[in-house]
Amino acid sequence: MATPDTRTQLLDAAEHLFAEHGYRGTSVRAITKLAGANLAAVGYHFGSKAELMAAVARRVIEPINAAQCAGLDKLLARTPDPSVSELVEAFAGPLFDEMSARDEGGSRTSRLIVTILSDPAEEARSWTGPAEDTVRERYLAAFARVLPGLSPEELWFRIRGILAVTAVDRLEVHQQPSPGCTSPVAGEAARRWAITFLTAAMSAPPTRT
Amino acid sequence: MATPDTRTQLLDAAEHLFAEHGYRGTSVRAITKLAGANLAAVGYHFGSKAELMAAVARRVIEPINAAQCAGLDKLLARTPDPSVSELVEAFAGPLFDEMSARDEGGSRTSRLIVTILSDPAEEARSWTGPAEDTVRERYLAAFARVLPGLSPEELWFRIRGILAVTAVDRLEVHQQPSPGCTSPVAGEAARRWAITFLTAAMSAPPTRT
DNA sequence: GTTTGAATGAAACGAACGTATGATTAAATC
DNA sequence: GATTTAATCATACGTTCGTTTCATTCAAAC
Repeated sequence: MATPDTRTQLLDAAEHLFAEHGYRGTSVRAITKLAGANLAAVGYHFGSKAELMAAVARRVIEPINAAQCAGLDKLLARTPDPSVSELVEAFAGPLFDEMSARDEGGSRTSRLIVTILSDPAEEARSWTGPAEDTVRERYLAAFARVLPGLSPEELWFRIRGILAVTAVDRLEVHQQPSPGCTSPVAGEAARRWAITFLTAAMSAPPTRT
Repeated sequence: MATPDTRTQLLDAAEHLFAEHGYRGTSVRAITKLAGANLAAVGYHFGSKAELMAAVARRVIEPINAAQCAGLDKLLARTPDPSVSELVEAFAGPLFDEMSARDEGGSRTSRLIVTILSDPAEEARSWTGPAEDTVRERYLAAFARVLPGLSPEELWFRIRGILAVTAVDRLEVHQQPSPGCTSPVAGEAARRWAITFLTAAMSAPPTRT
């Protein structure tokens, strides 16, 4: 590769460190050191540490959102009434794909997403942007067609359940590292386990009120 | 109530602030101020900020573990072959109960648990203690009896799925606060939705290999 | 009344943090 | 070659952090 510009190296380093130590646990000095840049580079290229984090979050989340949207488009173009399994795969699949494509097995990106979702910092609210809400509303409508009788509230709950399972599942795997059997096989197995698990969960009859 | 001792007030204040702003986002000064104690009180009663966090985590998690264990005991005393739904409720129920009993609707404790589970701080690994692993191994064995044909790895995946759904579900609710409709009704609805969702998920047939 | 020991208080320590500043370099434009 | 502009550099500022120190309080034990 040609020498990447400082801006990209800062994004890479920040993505790495934010995922590993969280937003508050990562100093601007550690980022610039890992990126081989000067301390002031963050301020120059991004304005502040928070805006750098926002840029990192956008770079990670946007391709996932795009893939989720494209998957839904392709699915609905084929049939107006897809199966629950197909919808689950279209929604959860990109979370595995994009995560696994970036780093070794996706555990790092998984951590980053959980950091984005759960960081109590007040700035975190603006990291994701409104695109994610649009995607989820589209899937809400699609699931509502396939799963009639489910109240919108319970459907929201279930869609958030998909997100929870896909985002959290690799956390503890990474925390207590299993001996050698990481990434390729484990990642594919987890993906298929998740589809099975979530398809059955989404297909459950409505909760009696 | 009689004047509670400083140690307890420190635990209460720390639980509050750790849940709201995370471990690194909470300063010892903020804790002692909220507790009405001196800055040095944390060092005197707990030794360090990290040990205070460990004490907070123990106080929150231990009753949940105890309730999970007791629920499983009671269930297995009644019948050696309980239903999946009963097992799910015995496992996930205490997560809702203990959480809802503590604070308003349990969203604060839920945040705290996610903080404990997902905080990338290296000390976080020692916060939970080995009791939690014991509980999960007991439930693993119980689920394995009821769900034959499932590999231990896939079963572990599914049990972690239960944890993910119950822990994460209220995060975003708290982040974008709905108007007034919090705690009592929403908490009970979420609990029943989760049981439905997770029972169906656990009951799914094994993933084809 | 004196002593003892746990508990609290006021203050300071050194370190690490995010950010801002001004000089310096390097390439592009004229 | 002079000028301009983007980028990088070394450095410092002011703040906040967790922790430590030592003096003080106060109730119980002797």
